[in-house]
Amino acid sequence: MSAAQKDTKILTEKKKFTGYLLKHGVQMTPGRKSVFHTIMHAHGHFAAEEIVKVCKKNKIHVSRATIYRGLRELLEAGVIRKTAFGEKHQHFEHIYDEKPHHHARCIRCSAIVEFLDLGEDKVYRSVLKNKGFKVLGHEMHFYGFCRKCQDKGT
Amino acid sequence: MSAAQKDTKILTEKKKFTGYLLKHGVQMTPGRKSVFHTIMHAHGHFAAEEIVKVCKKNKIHVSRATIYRGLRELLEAGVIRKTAFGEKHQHFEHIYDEKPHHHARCIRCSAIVEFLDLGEDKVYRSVLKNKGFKVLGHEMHFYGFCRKCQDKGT
DNA sequence: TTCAATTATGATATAGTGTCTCATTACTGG
DNA sequence: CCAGTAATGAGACACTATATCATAATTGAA
Repeated sequence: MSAAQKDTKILTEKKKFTGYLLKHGVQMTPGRKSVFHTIMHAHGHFAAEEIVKVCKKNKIHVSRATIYRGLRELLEAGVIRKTAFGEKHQHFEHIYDEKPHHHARCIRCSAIVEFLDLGEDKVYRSVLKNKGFKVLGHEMHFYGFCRKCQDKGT
Repeated sequence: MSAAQKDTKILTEKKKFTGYLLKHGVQMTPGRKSVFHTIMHAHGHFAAEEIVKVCKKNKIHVSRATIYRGLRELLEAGVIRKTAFGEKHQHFEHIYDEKPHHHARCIRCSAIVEFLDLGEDKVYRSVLKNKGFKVLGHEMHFYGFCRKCQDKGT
């Protein structure tokens, strides 16, 4: 994705966010704006505490509470989503740069092997549509033993 | 699954566990045995703290540390696995009663919609096999908005 | 503009989960 | 029985996330 494309995407997400804020009768304040931009420029999967660190590093003076509040708002607005690989803490991911991909996780060492989506999800999307669920995206999680842990013996 | 079938399954898992312990030069001690049985008789998805509570309730006197250690050992032995729906804490699940099923999670209210596996994973299994990953099971996670949250408006 | 009401924020306390440490206990083989 | 090793329990600790509450900023009305 080019920088210009990314900016366009971010603008779209910002509209989604301000729309959400409007609907809930709250403002796009400087604090929220800082958090929003920091998050939108984070890469790949990120943890809440990473955003805290980035803000500190970039001298963006917002408190932990504001960051966690912002994350929750962005989550509810449908701008970011939680990803979950069985770690101790939550990870987030932008929805805008979702390239369907999946993960296999080693149940011993937690190593993650990624692989591309092959579009096998269509059947499920229609099943979910019938259940009234609006799908934004999906991930497949396989679990088992990675090569290294197999070599070490189960 | 009948009670007899369950006992058989548990016996198999116990062999797997003792095999693992043997390989690592440790014993099937009373503490480990208590934790093992409590976990094997837990239902569905369970959290570590739930096991702590069950032990307390059933007057099984093992410390928190022993339970957490047991969970890690069972995880490494391949008897249980972590499941992850984006919650704050980890959940576990027996591997022995894996009936492939999937989850759709509402990114606003975290409601979980379950639906049955349709066997769409075969392609991925062969992809992972080529990558040297030994698959024990899989789950598909869809995310989006549940009916209720759609009705409330995005 | 000024004031009151509302909202946003930061600092800090708090809760909860999971890990680590270390002293004590139990077990093992000789 | 004894020395060495492993297992355990109790509690300290680290970390994440939430809640509280006083203060600051903003808004709208007069």
